[in-house]
Amino acid sequence: MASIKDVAAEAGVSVATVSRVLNQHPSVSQDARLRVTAAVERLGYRPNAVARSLRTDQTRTLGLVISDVMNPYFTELARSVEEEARALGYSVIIGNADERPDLQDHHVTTLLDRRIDGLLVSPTDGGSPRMLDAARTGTPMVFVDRWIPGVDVPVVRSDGRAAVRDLVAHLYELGHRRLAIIAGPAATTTGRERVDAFREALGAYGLALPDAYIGQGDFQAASGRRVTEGFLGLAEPPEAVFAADNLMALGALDAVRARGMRVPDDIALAAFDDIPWFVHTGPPVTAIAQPTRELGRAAVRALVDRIEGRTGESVTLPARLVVRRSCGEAVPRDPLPTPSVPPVPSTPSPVRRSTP
Amino acid sequence: MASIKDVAAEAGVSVATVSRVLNQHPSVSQDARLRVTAAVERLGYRPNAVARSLRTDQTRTLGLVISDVMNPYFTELARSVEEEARALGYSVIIGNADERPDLQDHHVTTLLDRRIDGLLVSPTDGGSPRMLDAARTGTPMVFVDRWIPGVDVPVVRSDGRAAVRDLVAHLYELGHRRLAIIAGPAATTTGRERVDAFREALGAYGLALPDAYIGQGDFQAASGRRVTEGFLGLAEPPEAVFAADNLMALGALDAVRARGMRVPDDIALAAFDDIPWFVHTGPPVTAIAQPTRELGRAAVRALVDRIEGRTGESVTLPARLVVRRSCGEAVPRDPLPTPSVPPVPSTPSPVRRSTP
DNA sequence: ATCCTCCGTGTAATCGATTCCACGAGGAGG
DNA sequence: CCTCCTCGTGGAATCGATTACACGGAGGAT
Repeated sequence: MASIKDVAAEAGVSVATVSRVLNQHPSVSQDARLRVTAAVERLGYRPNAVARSLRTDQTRTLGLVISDVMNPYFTELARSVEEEARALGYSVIIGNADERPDLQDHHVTTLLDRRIDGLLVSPTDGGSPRMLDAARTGTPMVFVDRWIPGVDVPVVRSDGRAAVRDLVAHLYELGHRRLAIIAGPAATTTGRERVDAFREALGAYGLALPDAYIGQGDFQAASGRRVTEGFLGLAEPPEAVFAADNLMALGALDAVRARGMRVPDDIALAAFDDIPWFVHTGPPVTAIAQPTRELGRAAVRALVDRIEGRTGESVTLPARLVVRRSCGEAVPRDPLPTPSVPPVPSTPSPVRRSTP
Repeated sequence: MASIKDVAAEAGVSVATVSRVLNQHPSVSQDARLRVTAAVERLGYRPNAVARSLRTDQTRTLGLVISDVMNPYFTELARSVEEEARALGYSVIIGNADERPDLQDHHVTTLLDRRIDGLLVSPTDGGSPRMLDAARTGTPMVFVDRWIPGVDVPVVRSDGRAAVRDLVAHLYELGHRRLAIIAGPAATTTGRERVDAFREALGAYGLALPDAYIGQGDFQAASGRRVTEGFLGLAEPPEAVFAADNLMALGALDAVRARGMRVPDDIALAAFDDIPWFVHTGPPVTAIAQPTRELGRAAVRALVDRIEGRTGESVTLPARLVVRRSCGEAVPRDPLPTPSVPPVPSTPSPVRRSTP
């Protein structure tokens, strides 16, 4: 592969001049510029990003460590991150932790070894020493979706509290009183928060959340199935189940079906994280939608701000309830209208379409 | 961040010795080795992968350019590619082309600029000059899923011909005679092949595939919807629709629902590419399942073989039909039973479960 | 005519590793 | 006791870029 030396020889100039042309440095004569670009063209030369990075100490690359690629929520997040990063002139390297702390650590380590300019993480646990260390020693970093309390890193996430309240109101309205939740891992902030928000919302209706109605899941489908089977086996099973993510809702659907029961006739189901497929499940699933694309964009912007010496603040965007049919048929047509869509802010709207 | 020089100083040896310890070179005294590892520990030193790559001319990184991350089929493929690569000591950088040739070219270019050791591509089109050039000049490369005819690069893919025959037999059995297809882009091999296989299978039953029953899609949901609306508007609409990928099937489901019709009562639906969600759609969708994980593994192995100087051959794996309910109820219970779920095998098996 | 700028260019140092080569010490063999 | 290996080690070149610095020539001011 041709190097800058070959180009210099071909153009009859020094490597310094070639470099200057490549980096649009002003003090290069028109003549030299032309000769160099011609030589570049002729040789099909492309600068070696590795060498450039070594010298400039920047890779123009962002690392993104997500909890689970197979989860459509994270897939969409990854996509919007890459999009925004590309727009700002950065590449993204994705690491999939698969909800495993050891894998998360592996990816953080390799990304750091490659000297990425900044790191976007949705932590699976409390954080490995390596990651905490990187955060402390000043590697530009931003948490997205989940975060680690006590670590001084901006967080870009969405707040589901209001949406969870709307959901509980919706369930109450439909006559459900025994409400259960399939929780995410307690090691994650989202795992804990969603349970808290749910309990709080129940409290507002004078409803309790007994321990038997809190099933411990791990954000993966299999756990949703297992927990739901447990609920269904109870002497007094819940009338409605709220899954803390979409994959566990899928597992719940499985469990209900396996038992020959039906949603919502026999049991109601709702999920955190809305995804296109929920429109087409039998029945369509009521879910809490996060402004995923906006989260991705905001996270990248905050990270790039940090990298380039600007401030880079935390951002919290509201989630919203999308009512479908999995909690029971909406009585006639009025009683509890779908909460109105929040006002559209400045640029790209956080509103998510509920149909693909 | 500490460099090899700092470690050398700390350990009281030369950088050469440190490097030798790091690379487990045999001729280092026990004493020096201990001192170096201690220094590494104390400083929290990690070798700079950028510098190492520059010197050794290898990055131990694979590039993967896929057509669309939001398509669960490709997500799963990406996941298995990363898994196998990691097992072999390589990292993976994913580029999402979003079915856009310009984006594909962008990613191929950046990956090449980063001097990845090898490239895995599922081409969106006939290939940009840059990609063709890389293939010709010896960059290790392997096509996965889709390929470009006439380019001398191994191909890892699955053959759906037999499964498509099984599908047509299934549809015929259920009494459907007017069969239509939502095709993928003609620029892709899979786009063309699936139509050909379908037509051929129809021929075996004395059925024709009129032009009106071939809808041109682009592997994205919106096109599936558009094409299906067209079919439904025909004076004599088809009795069954075969979508050439899962996203277009989703669009088809949309279109049918929007028209107030039902699957399979009013129209039958089947898809290429099976995904976990198809179990939970209303109704569950009959699909052709590719051995996705195996494809990813095989592709990585072939590519790494090439990189490390071994041969690295093409691989073709069979796809298989998974019957569910979207083409009509399997008559009573015997004639053509749903293929039983295969027993869960030990570890990697080419068999794909039809339920998550 | 002389001096000072400014502009375009080249030389060489540098980034952080790997690795070839040379060198000194110590042991074995004659 | 001398020679020859072997082994452990360090010096220095190298990978492909960027960039500080020096330098020569052209042009303007005096």
